[in-house]
Amino acid sequence: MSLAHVRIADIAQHDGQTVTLAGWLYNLRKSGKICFPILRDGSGIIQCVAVKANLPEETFEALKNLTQESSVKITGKVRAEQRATGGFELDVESCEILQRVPEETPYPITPKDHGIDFLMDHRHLWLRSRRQFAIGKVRHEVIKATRDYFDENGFTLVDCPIFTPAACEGTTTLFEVDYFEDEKVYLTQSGQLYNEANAMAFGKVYCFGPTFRAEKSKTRRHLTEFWMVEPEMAYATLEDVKELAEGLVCFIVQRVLANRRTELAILERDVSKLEAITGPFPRISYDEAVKILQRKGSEIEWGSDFGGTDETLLAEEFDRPVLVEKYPAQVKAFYFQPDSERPELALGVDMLAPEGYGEIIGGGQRIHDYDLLLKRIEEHHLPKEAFDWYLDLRRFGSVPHAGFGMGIERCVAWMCGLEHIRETIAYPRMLYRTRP
RNA sequence: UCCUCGGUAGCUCAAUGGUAGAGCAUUCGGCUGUUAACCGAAGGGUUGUAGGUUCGAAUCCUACCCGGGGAGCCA
Repeated sequence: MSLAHVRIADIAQHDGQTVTLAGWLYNLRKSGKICFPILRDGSGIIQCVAVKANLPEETFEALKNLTQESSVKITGKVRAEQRATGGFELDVESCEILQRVPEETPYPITPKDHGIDFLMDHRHLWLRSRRQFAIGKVRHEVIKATRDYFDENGFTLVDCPIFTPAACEGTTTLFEVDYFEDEKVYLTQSGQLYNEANAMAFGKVYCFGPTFRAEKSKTRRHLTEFWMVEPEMAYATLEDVKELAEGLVCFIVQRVLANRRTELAILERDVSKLEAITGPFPRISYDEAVKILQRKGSEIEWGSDFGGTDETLLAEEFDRPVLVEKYPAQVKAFYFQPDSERPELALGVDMLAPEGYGEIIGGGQRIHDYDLLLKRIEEHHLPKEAFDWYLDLRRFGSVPHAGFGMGIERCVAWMCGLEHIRETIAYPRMLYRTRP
């Protein structure tokens, strides 16, 4: 693709040349007979220099009176400049204003402080700011790395439906869709059941898409709509899942460190924390986790699941993600394969990110025996008819299989070192926020 | 859903029962190296909504609405 204009990100290749940049006015500083329009173009930010003596009167006046976020094409000469943050400046020769933001309705997001409510109301504009831009780039890198990792390791992308007739876990956390005749349909909360079918067809598969949870969760690590990548492998066990999860996370961290240093710097991320993320990750059992938590003062009892505080307490024991495995079957979903030595345990594993970012991965080995799966469906009072096709997978060449799900937003929040998950997605959907 | 804090100028905040104010933004003026530029001036208010207490309410009380933080919930 070639464009008539140069991207700011590529400006170093054009030192000394006259180029045209197409972007938006990020900020403007002026001082009588010289002014400094700061231009943003979606690839980077550069300071332009307009000197009154070197320009036609109307060009200088137009630039000097430009308003924030007006769209403008600026032509000028690229010059290496020690004083500039990006290392280059543009000496303005001419400009073309596409749309000038009127003074009466100025751009609402000024370079000064704003509260979160105001910023969220203006999310469609907030995305233009430097920090949100950096987060968006890291998110893109995380997703690209995730896809590359699976693609390069023999996985096939087979996406799963978003409208689903049956619940994985009961219906209380599902969004009901009132449209289809004859049956109730819900927005998916996981592609896993379909993934299992796909794995029997393709061997190793993954799906990647939005998932929906109707949980009344109001915390810094929950979204109502979030994106999840879910691999599933035939002829695989809990051990394979742990290995795959560790490999994926290391790969993502390396990619982000390799390609997004600039963005991490904008976010003031302590990169040494990410540089420490190398395999092997510590692996502990649920039993050991409970002992650690009790020693640290948690009131957790064996048999219950970890709360957010427990996850943080546990994670702070380690400087890299920790894998916690073999949970009591009672806290896990119906489809987990039981441990052969201790059937009260489920062959599930969670990966807890360091620095309090919580569970980023959850998965495990699935039940492959028909009779056991049917028993579990009945024990959980799930409608057997809805799982007929799922049970088919245990009738026709059933094999041990395993997989996991990774929440993209939690992973991005961790990479970026964010306080709140709401900044990791362009338009977050939360309990009390659905606009813009 | 519960606990907790908050809602005052476009934005971020101050005013602790007695004349509603500052910084930024906007407008006008000044400045040839600014880095959230700076200096001077101007305009800008039904203090979330409704009711109550009081001589007098942004301030105290009640209800509701909206939001922040936390909890619970949560492959």
